[in-house]
Amino acid sequence: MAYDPHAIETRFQKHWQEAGVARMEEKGGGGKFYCLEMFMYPSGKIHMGHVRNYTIGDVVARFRKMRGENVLHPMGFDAFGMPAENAAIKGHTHPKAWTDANIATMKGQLQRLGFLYDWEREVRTCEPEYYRWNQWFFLKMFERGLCYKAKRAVNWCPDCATVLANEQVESGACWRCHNPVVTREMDQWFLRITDYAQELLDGLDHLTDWPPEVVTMQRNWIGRSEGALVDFPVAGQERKIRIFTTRLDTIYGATCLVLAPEHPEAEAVTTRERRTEVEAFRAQVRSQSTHDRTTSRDKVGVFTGSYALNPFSGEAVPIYLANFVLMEYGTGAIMSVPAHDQRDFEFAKAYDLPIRIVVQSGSLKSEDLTEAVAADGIMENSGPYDGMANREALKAMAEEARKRGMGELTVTYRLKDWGISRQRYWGTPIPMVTCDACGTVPVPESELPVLLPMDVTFTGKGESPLAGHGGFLSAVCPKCGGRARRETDTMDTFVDSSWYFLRYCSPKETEAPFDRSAVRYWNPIDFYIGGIEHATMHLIYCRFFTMVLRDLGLLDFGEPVKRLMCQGMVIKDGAKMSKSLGNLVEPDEMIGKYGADSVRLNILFLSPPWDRLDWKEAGAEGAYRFLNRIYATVEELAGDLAGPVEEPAGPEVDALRRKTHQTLAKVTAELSDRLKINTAIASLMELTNALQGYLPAYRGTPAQRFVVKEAVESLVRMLSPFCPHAADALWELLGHREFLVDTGWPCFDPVIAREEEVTMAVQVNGKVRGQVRVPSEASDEEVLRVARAIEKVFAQLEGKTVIKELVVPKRIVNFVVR
RNA sequence: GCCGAAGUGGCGGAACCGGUAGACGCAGUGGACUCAAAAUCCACCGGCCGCAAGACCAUGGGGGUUCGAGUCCCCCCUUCGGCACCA
Repeated sequence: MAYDPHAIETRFQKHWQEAGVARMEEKGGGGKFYCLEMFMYPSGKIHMGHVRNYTIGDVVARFRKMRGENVLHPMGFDAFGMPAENAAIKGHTHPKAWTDANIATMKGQLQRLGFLYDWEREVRTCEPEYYRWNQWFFLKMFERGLCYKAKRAVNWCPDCATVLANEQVESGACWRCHNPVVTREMDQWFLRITDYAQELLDGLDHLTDWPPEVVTMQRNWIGRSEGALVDFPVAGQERKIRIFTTRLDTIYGATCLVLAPEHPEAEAVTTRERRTEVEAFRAQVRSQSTHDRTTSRDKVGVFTGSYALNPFSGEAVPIYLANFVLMEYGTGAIMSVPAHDQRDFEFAKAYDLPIRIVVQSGSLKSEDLTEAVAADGIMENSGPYDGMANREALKAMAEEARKRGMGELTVTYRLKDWGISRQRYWGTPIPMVTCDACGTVPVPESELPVLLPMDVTFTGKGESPLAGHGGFLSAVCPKCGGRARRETDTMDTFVDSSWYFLRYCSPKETEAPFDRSAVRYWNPIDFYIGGIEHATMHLIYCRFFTMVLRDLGLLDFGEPVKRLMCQGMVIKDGAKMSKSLGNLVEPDEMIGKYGADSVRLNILFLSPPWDRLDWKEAGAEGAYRFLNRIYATVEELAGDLAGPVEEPAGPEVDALRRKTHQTLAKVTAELSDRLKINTAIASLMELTNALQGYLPAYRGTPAQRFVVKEAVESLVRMLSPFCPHAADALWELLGHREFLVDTGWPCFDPVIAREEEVTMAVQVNGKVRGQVRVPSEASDEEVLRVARAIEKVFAQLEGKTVIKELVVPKRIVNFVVR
């Protein structure tokens, strides 16, 4: 009978399910292994990117389980989020119905691929049993002051009168009505992630099993920067403007002070004569779409009419507002030093402000500059600091500022507090009410969850559907018992994904977000796989949550992930596979053609897990061919190999036997550590080739039976993590009854794997002139003697002086001649 | 602009510590089987010169270190990814 993947796959998927092979419990003693893939957004159908991500995880989970480790390998759904709501707006389907249908489809697709998930632990973030704990965490953070309300700019579509998420803004226009988007300040809830900025940064040093590029991205994202805060008094007023600078040493070169257009003091420093112009400028910036504002590099500003006094030199410099100064960073105000900062230089050129060199790094003249000079140098034009090295001057100036109470050294971060408010329906309601008498009041814990109502209508216009839902809106103030209005914003879905890995440990827990002992047993995650697109957001938020939960006394660890792998993108015809590009490849058709095992094998074999992968269907056929070959070989041999065999005595090691043990060594090493899965598969193919090459001489002698049986059984067992259905079917053909995932991983004998003879290249002046076959323990002298005897080598050496002879054991001989 | 990763046959890739470049697979070519085809099996498969033995050139380009460089160092080019007025 030929290899029939469909019959095999449906049969074994049923067997596995009946036997509950994926079920996992905490067991005392022995090693645990938490193998996790980023859970899935239920967008509709799975594509090759999912297949790749989850197949890698499945290989590792199955391998670990075969090795006897207690493996937790769950899957769930990141089920809240905007696409469900967009679908509702467009298509008259409820987000819940849309989500449930997609989950059903995608779960079926995952099951067809044979992934070893413990589905009893499945988590869906849109269920109240889950999201109530988002609310609970929110309240806990609120109690601790880690959660606050503030105004922040959002994308606003005036035409639809609604807030837009960044991804709903398409080159500055609304995704629905294509009218320009503006920014608007709205009250929002924030989590104080900046309190953890330093710990998040310091922790990166210990994440040695994370891809270094992810660590770098996080480091840049957090963006620690050491500088100084300096107060500039406003001439003729009592007020001071506080600026942030990393180049305090250049302060004598400041020829202007620049505030962000939204700076709270902007109005106060605007003189009556300048009011009209300043207001026009601010209005213009305000009306600018987020897109335009971030794309334009032109430096535009306006003079406020006021002057600030340089606290070091006493010099009066004009105060401007300008578009290139950001309110979100530092203090929203800078001192402008055109000679030493490129942006300031451009601004000075545009507004004809003086340019004054204060750090001399050569023989530069202020009037000759064509760009700013950031280099170190010797101070000039800087009063008492002239002649000092600029770095020394910076320290001395900081000291002076501190003494005179006009500034201090400080650290700022690019990382901002995490705004979690979303003016959306399909998310976790924020458990807060507003009471006219008491203000903003948290919903008591006992009243959780604040349920998301199901009976809502979607228009895509105006406020979130929650704001129009009377039943949801009206609440009783927990403080005074009076009438109150419920918060209608919902939470960012990154909140959901910040702790789902903890929920998997005890998914049915009703009294707490998780069972502490179960969480302690399984965590931290030993191996986490997902796309690099989550390098900053999700992977910073979940680290932050873990730290907060630790500080709340709920966890006893602060870093959630031990080893991280980011699988490479799946590319099709040179472009990223994505829904928007319409080049998605779904696995179903290919599973139909070749079976899930071939699809799995193909996607693993095509390139190393972390490299980009160019999807080519032809490879699936190659994988299918390979499985067919193994199947035919095993079928042919099964009868003859049935029954016991005896290990041959004597020192002679058969070549096939050596190959078997070498392959075992290679595959074991790859799967337990390096995870270059593509080469592990290549070595399985080599073993298959060796086995087939051996068969013509196979006569069924006891020694041969042993060697062949060992090779065949090792091959089948090693195949199991990659192609679990086919491997189990083959194992059955070989007369075994158990599932391979429940059997042990085969051991190898390094003595048998060792080569007794090696081929060494013989070089003359670095060029290969021949080869020698010598015992692997041969001495250098012996190797040289044999090497010299090669005719071609001899010819190259003749008449020349050998000045050096190098022997690299088992690899190379090199004669250096003159 | 800044930061990071990568560039190897027709293609995907291999070469883990600097040691025979091209494992394994795909595609292709020739052959066997077949009435024929598919499937399968066998052989070949970087370029160039040569009847051959053999020589030479080849890991994006250019320099360097080394007995020896795909691998290390410097400069440049290209592609991809991240950040993007961060003061």
